[in-house]
Amino acid sequence: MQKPGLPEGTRDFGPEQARKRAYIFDTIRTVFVKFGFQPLETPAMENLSTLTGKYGDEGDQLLFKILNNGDYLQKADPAALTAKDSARLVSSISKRGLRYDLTVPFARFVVMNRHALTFPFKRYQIQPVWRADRPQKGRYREFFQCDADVIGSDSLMYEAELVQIYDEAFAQLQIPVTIKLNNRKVLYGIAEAAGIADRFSDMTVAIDKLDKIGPEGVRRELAERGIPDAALNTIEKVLAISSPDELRAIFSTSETGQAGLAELDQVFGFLEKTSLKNEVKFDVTLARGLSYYTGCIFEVAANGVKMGSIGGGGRYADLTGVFGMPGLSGVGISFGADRIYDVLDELDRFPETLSETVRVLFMAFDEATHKYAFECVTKVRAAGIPAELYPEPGKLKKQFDYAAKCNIPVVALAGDAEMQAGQVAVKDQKTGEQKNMTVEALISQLSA
RNA sequence: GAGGAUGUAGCUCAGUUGGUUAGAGCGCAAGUUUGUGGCACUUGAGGUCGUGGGUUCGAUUCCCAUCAUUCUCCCCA
Repeated sequence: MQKPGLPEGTRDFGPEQARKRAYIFDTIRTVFVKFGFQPLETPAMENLSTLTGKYGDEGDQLLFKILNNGDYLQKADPAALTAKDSARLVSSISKRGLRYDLTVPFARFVVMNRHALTFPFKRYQIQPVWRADRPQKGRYREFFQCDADVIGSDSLMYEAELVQIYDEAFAQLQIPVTIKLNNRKVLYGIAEAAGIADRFSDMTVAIDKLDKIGPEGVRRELAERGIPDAALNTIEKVLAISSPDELRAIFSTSETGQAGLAELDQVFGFLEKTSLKNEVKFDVTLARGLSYYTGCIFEVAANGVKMGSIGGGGRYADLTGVFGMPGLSGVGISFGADRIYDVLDELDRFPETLSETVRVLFMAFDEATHKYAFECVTKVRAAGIPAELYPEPGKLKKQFDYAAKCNIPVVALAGDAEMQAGQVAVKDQKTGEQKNMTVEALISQLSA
């Protein structure tokens, strides 16, 4: 006999957890639908060639690869095999991988179905993704993302819409959040102003950590990456600012930077006259890792909870280009459902009503009343009310125990006397009140 | 990829300065005379103390290795 176990970073979800997760998905889905997004589902696995090269080198390493079926070593690259060169061997022994996010599969879908789609195309997608990362708090190897993307429009109205979606969804989930907004062009402008446009990605990685390591930490990190002192001073000045306006002077020589500011202005312009329940804040240190972002970028942090971001997204000017369909701009956001779950758990914000599903439990005393109770429970179910009948008549203690443990609020006893009268004894488990009534009366009481 | 922590009953954990029958709480099963639960009481089942090796008269305890889980860094949802 072997001990069963789960792969690192994966979890089972028991009934209660699954219900809570469904609550999260339903809440987010409802908001997506309200904003006109349409559902999409794609396979768990994609061709490896679709996935590689889209997330940077780090991302490629975190892809789960699927071993080819059959005698794959026969077809393996002999040179790579003898040299034990894993990186090179992969392409000859694995042609499929598990999806790493939902955006790239979406881009693939758009390219393959361009003839059938009407642009701008708005889709939402709620599915698991897999990353071969080391698990830790709030980080899993299998987790769900809830994505909403618009593709085929440059309009910054969509950036504003996506902010509204974040705002509304988190308001409904009762998680106070800060929605952080920045623009890759602004970041590029900073690099230009500092004279290190060629070191753009080093710069963003470093300043992204401002929260964690402070200005001096950023400076040290930049210096370690070989950024010259003059540039460090410019960057330090930039990190101290709090509104986009303060960047204007710095961007006098950077067209890209100015364009980024103009985009941010527009997005905030759209939101100006609308009311939001959460704070939307420009954050110059927001960088985001995924290399395909080109314009506005978003990130959501739960206020007062120590947890990585629970949502993120941005605009990618040309995501479909690599699949042979250039010039199609898209913008999207993602909700990290598993982290949202952890936050809701920590804040104790799950609605209580989620645990009651079965509304009434029928109990019987012997075979005859058990049969009668079976008829009764059938009627209640026919009325659309979740109901159960205990499988064995007799021992009331056991049956009441079951009702209590399953959190069933009402029990209906079918005894001989009740059966003769065409009734059941209905007991409210919370108040202890009990009275006899017909099944029809029970149904109307439960429907009320 | 780097570093730390932890593996004892189904679950959460005690414990043994190395000594013969390894404990608790919760949970589970049965019962406290068989038409009324959540409480209480009684009784019971359940552990090769993660795995392999070493030291020792003797290891669950000390040492090494290994596996698993978890946390931090990198990066990310």
